[in-house]
Amino acid sequence: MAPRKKPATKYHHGDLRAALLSAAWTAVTKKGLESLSLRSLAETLGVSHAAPAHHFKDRNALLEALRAEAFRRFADAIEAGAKTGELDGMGVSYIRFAMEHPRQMQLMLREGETELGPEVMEQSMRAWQVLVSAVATQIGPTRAADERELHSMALATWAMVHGLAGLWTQVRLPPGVPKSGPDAEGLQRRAIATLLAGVAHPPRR
Amino acid sequence: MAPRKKPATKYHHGDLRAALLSAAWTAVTKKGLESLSLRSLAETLGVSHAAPAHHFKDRNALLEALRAEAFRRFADAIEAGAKTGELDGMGVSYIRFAMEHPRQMQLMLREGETELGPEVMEQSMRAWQVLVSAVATQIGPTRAADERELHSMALATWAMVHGLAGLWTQVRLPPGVPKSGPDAEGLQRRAIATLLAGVAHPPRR
DNA sequence: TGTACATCAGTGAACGCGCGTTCACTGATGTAC
DNA sequence: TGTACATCAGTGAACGCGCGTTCACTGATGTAC
Repeated sequence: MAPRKKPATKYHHGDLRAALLSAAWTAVTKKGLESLSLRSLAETLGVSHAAPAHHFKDRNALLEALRAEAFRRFADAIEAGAKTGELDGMGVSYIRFAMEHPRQMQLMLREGETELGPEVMEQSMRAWQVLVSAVATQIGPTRAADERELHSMALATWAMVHGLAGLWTQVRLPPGVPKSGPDAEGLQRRAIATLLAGVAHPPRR
Repeated sequence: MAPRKKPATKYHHGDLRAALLSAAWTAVTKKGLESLSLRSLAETLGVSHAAPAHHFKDRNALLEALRAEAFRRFADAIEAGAKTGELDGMGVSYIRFAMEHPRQMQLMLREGETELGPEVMEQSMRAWQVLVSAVATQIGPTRAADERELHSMALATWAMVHGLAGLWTQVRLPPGVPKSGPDAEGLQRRAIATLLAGVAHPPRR
């Protein structure tokens, strides 16, 4: 093996902190938030159950770090989706992320009993800015100049994609509705397009 | 006290089963699903911790009954909202229910590891039928005759109100967005109206 | 109306579970000399 | 290069916690006679 020269310290394990986060991500994907325990993570990594305490003050600290990671990946996905320049491309990215990582989405949405960490705040504001920009492009500079209008349309769009994601990841849909695949995505795109038609021809206030 | 003549048997406690469900509803409202335990419920009711076992096989059985109750109340609320004859009235009812009972909503949406109970199936189908009917009225009989079109628009509407409910109950909204009150409801109504404008003037497929 | 009996909701002790957390420790690693 | 030391990640035993679940029981209620 070539000599590793990792930036992080690597005494016994190598980089237990990162390994814990990575294992936690996988475990959440597989088993959900509820089943996630420090002890099971330690066991997975072949490390004593007390080891994680050296890297995370307590269970919540690990969860908060995991949440930040989820927000980071989410904001990245949104940003990448918006790169196409199309608002509905961003919407599709949003829904796709939620469908691929439903439990992480659940973690992100968990009501924080305490304040949100700065990392989480930053990433979610980033995603919001991307959304607002895309909506501004969609409605054109004249309407976008009205901030209330701009935010109103951004919220409507957000709600639509958020709702679609929620329906497909959490709700037992009625029989006949495709659960996944191109048919599902077609339905989702159609819903977004319907909203955007309304955005283009807004109802009189 | 007038002599009670309840239909249910009432040996020692009176009707522990109903009391458990009622206490569970309250506890979920206050503390959330996670903190709900049979032991704490028993304590609340001044009954031994083993008593609930006589009425619910296990914790999951109680949760399933509670879930059915939530779906029943939810479907009632949706139906009442649709009585006004307006689709957006139903939407407002949907969002209002979610905002008043966010934790129950969470319970309703919890992925069932097992099959859904018949009661839950029935109530959620009832709500879906109400939605489809309201959408049919909205788009008129000609378009409603196309079932794909009808269901597509119903899903879009559902996603919108579901998303709005999710945003306001689970998401830390950006600064400046009203959290509750008439301003919040105004924004929600506006989003629904925007979608309905799109429903009225659908994008070309 | 009264009595004997059956039913079964509720009791309280006990069990085992996985969990988070603490603690003094140990031993591999990095560093100063 | 070699040695002595400091650091600190990881150990393993122990603690207390609330939990669901079981069990033989007890005693209030409903019912048959």
